[in-house]
Amino acid sequence: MRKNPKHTSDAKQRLMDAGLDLFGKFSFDGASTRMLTNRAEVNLSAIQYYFGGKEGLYRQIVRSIAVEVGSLVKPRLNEIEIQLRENPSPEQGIELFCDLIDFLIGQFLGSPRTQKWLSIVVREQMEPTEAFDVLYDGFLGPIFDCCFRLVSAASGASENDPEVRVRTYALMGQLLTFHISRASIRRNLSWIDYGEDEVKAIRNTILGHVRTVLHGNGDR
Amino acid sequence: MRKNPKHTSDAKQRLMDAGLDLFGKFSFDGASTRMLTNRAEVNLSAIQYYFGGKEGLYRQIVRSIAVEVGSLVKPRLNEIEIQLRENPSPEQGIELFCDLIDFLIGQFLGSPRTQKWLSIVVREQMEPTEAFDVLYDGFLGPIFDCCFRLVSAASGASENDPEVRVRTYALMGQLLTFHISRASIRRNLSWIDYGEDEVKAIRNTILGHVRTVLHGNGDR
DNA sequence: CAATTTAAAACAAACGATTGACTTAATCAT
DNA sequence: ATGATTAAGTCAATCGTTTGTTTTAAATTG
Repeated sequence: MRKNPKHTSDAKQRLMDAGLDLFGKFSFDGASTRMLTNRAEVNLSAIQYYFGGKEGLYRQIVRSIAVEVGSLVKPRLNEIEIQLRENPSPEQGIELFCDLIDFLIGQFLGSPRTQKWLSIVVREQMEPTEAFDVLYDGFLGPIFDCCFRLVSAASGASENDPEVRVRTYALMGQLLTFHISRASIRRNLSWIDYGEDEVKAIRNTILGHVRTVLHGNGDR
Repeated sequence: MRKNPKHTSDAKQRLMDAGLDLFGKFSFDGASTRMLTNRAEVNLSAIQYYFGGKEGLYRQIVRSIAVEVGSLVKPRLNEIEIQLRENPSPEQGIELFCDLIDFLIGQFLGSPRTQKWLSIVVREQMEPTEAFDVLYDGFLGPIFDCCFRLVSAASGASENDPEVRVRTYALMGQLLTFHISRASIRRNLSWIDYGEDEVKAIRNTILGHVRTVLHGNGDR
């Protein structure tokens, strides 16, 4: 119908930005519609107008996270998938896994924008709503599937082996802590935030662990 | 005031049990006073009567977590502290650290009661209120301080070395994931819950990682 | 009876949602 | 081009509900 959408506004995007911030900080119940519209500097009824309600806004934000993170991560996963088809050696598998972790650390600990996503993702992990499926299908599942295959390639065991999967979760858990335990870490290391140096320190440590573990995985 | 304590009710305890469940599941804002009193099967006004309000109930619950977990964990930490005074070898440091992790896994992944605590603790970690200080002083701080010393003993570096602390957080992060990522893990491993076998598998993997990492910590 | 708990009703404030008036911009018949 | 029409977007006012809290009265206990 509309040929020239010149008349369209940015209220929609402003609400989604505000929601990403406030839902992340205060959770769904903790962020009220008035909070959201004040932060976005839009009228109270804009939420109903654009998203059909508070829940619709939340769903839309989660969907956009899934799409954005998915398209950020999937090209990298596809590259790895291709290299996995050529039956890489354990050594090569380890390095591919380390590259991926390196990439994920850079994306999710370094950048302030992707940090905001994580709070919502973690909340959905702890107490899943229907939104969790969107996140899982969008990028959580693909990332973990790829990790399983990489750890499998590095260790020789099947990617369906529960041991491989538990090992993968444990290794990936090293990343998660640095997002969740920010409050503790600030105290213990007197870091104000994760700057370039801090991310580098975290990256070195985690990659060191991953290499050590996967190289010596036969010693149990 | 109260002459005969036999007359005292269990309404107080029932409210705290309900709060532990519901605050953990739905967060502070998500759990309403009516939810809480219905679950506890007490009158609505009991929250004000016993705790001075919803926030008072939350504070009391957090305080009780801090005390209970603290008294559960501190004897173990003190034992370790004593053994640390005798300048243990790196090998001994590693085994002490593994014993502690083993203990923590058993307590926090195995037992359903302690699982409930973790949700509240994680929430406070991600977005700290004043309650975080109570938890930190009660057990989070002591646990991490002890872990720092153990990793220091295992690696030779100072316990104040940022590298030791980052390494410690990374290693401990392996535990945290298995609480937070329950939803993902259920899908990937088709585990219904963490039974005896599942905890054993997690324990073996994590302890294997810790030993491998701390034994080969010079290879970077 | 007197002191202490419970039960139910009522409270103001905040919640998410809805309404209808209003402005702005694109469309179309003349 | 002009003026009427329609659609898109904004806004203040207000809706009915639920929130946490308070009040009032009845019940229970020693």
